[in-house]
Amino acid sequence: MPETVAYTNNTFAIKQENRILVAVDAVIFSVSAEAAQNYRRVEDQRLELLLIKRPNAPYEGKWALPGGLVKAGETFEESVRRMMKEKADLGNIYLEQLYTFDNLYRDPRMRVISCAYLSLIDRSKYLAEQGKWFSLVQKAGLIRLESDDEQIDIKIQKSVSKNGRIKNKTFTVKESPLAFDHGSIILDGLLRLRNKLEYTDIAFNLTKDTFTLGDLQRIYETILGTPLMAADFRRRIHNKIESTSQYARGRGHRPSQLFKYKGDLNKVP
Amino acid sequence: MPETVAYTNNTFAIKQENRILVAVDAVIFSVSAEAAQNYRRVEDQRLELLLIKRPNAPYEGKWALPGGLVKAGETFEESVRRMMKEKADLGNIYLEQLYTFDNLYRDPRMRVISCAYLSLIDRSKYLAEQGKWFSLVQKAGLIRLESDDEQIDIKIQKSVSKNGRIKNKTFTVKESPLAFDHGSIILDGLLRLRNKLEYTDIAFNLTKDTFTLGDLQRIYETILGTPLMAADFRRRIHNKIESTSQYARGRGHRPSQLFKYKGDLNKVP
DNA sequence: CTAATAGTGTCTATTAGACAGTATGTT
DNA sequence: AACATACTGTCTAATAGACACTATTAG
Repeated sequence: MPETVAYTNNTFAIKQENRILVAVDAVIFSVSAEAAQNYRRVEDQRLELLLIKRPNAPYEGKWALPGGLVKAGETFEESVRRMMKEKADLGNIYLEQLYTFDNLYRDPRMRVISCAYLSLIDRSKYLAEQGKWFSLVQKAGLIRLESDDEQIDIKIQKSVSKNGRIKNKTFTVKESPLAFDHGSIILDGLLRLRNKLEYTDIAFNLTKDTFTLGDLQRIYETILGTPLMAADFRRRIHNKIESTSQYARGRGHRPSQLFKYKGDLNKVP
Repeated sequence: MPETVAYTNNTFAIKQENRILVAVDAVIFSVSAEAAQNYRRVEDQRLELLLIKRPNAPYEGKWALPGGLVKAGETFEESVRRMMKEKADLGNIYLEQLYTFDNLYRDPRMRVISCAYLSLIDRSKYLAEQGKWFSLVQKAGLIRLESDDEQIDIKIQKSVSKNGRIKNKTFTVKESPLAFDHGSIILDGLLRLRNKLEYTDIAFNLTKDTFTLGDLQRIYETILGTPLMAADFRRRIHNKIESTSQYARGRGHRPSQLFKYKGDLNKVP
């Protein structure tokens, strides 16, 4: 432990061997609604991720997660919120610590560790001024990020690692055109999101205030990357929602009732 | 991002506002076997946690988790292994990143963040020279750490917090006689261990190479803090183990067959 | 009417919990 | 014999998956 002075004092005496910079990076997911092909069909939905283009070295011109150095006087969460500074009701945003990335050479300049955060937002409430939204699709062996004019492929490898006596199937990034180790961070964020979808109410951070069960199911399908059966899906989520008296109409099929999230404290996991 | 020089260069130019120290702390659990009360009865088992007494300020004389500052040239795992330097076959130890604690004033001297790790070991293979093992019991509203001559109570509060739109039941530390925020780190470690017990093979890091199903069940019961039914328990773990031809005998009841962990890659989660 | 989605009912296979009952060692 | 644990079988309730069926709209 350091032999240094009180926190408020400005004279530091950090040994050179302990000099490490601390950064945060944010994996910000959202769900988009693309235009429907005809009046009957419902919109295609995509899982989207916010990236920014690095303005300077290293990795100048490469796409990266929003992030930056943490200041000594701010917590990680405060730091992440500062990075996401565009206008939005950020006070009520979903934010969760993912993992701290500590590879020695993840930054070519010096030792920088990064604490990654996962954030979920309703894209329509959030204006990404500097950044760009990429839609994310997982295919065999890769995560593909697509915008209207660009396509980024993060190559993934399935492998088995051993921790102590137990073995785990893990996904590792084999090749990533993104800055730093941000390919790995994105992979981690995606897996966490997908996993938490199964046992938490996390998905409701991606919906509007009221939504149809079809909307909600499509969000689940988008993130899991697999179709679900409506009857089972409804059974599984029926105790997390409550109906409103409103209906979504105007499409060429039976109108769907609008629901809202029921934050029932007695049923919190 | 920093405007500094190459990693190998010794001249740093870290802005004062970004000066943060990075530490690691390890929550090291083990399961003990206490002497049985009579020749028939099986040993009592306890969940144990390794603590060290702080030799100097701050928190001099208080119990703390093993840990310390990370060096710029080592990863977190390397750093944790260095802290756990006592003789043991540490090469094969279970080690998992828990969470990075970033409260501004967690160290009274200056801004120090700590990345906490969870470790599980077979206590009989590990000699804790400086440290002391405390048995851990969770009671209503507290975690109690006990040694032969000391008792440490970490007071816990159940509360509901909100993250984005979803609510979570969380446990928070209300009062802790341990150094720094180590009470919170221990709570986090315990909850993670308990949780992972349900869906991973993590428990096998606490057993000997061969074990009876009674031994294994008692480890689960010890960590979960609740009795389990033998028939159900056996059903649940039967595909994770394989039998040996040996039997444990010498106690006043039917001998139990010895099993070993079957790291079946096809059934890894 | 038709295409498309909304919403319900139910059969089946699997699993979790509870518990009764049998087996076999040491003293 | 008696005690303590090892081990097995089975009934039951809850759950997950599959699928068939009905309902309702815009055009």
